[in-house]
Amino acid sequence: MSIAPPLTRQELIGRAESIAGLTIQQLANMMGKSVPQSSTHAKGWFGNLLELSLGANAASAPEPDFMNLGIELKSIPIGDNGKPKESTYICVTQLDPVALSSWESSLVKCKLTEVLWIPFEASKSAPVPLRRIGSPVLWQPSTTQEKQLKDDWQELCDMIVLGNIDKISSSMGKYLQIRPKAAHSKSLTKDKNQSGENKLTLPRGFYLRPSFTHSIISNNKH
DNA sequence: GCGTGATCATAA
DNA sequence: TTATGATCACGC
Repeated sequence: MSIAPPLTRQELIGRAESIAGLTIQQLANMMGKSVPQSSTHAKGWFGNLLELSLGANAASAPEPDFMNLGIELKSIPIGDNGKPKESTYICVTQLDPVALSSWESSLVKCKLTEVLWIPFEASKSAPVPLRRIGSPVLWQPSTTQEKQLKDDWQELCDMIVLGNIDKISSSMGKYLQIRPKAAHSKSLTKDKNQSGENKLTLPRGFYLRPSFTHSIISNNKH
C-alpha cells in the first residue's frame, strides 16, 4: 500500500491532522502493518510508518522528506512528564571542509528549514499499540532558535575543521550536539580534516537536545 | 560504508 | 533520573 506524496503543504497538514488521535495500532492496521513486540529491534519503525502514511518518499537521501515542499518529517516520543523522551537525530556529521564552510549551506540548516513534528505518547505504562498519535506541529526556526543552532554548529564545526573531531564530546553544544551514529563503535569513516592520508574516525551525527525540541512542541500547542 | 528511520543501555 | 555513548534495521 503506497500513498502519493502530498502536492501542497495544506494537503500534508491535512493528512497529519487526520491521523492525530489514532493509536499506533489503528494507524498500523490502516497501512496493513503489524506493530512490533519490542522496539529494541525496530527502532525506526514508527518513523517509517509515518512516512508511509503521509506519503513521504522512503528514500534515504540527505534531504527533506517532502522534497517538493521543503519539509522534513520527524516523529517525537513524549513521556509522562510531557517532555520528549529522546534527543532527535537530524543528519550525519559530514567530515568535509567544504560541507562545513557555512551554516547557510549546511545539511543541518537544510534539514531544519521547516519540520513537521508528529508527537506521540511514549509513557512507560502504555503498551505500544495503544499509544496515541498527537497533533502535528509545523515549525520553522525563529530568529533566536536559528542563532542558537548556528552558534552550536559553528563551534562544533570549527573543531572538526581543525582536526579535533575526536575531542568532541556529546556534552558539547547547548541545543545541538554531536553523537556517534554508526552500526557499532568500531565503525570508521574518512576524516578529511585530519592532516595526512586516510585518517579514519567514528561516524557521528547531529542531534537536537530534548530541551530544544520541548520548546518547539510546547510553544506550538495551546 | 553511507545515510535514512530512531531507541537502547549503562554510566554519571 | 538523565544524558552520553552504543546500537538496531533497511536499501543501496
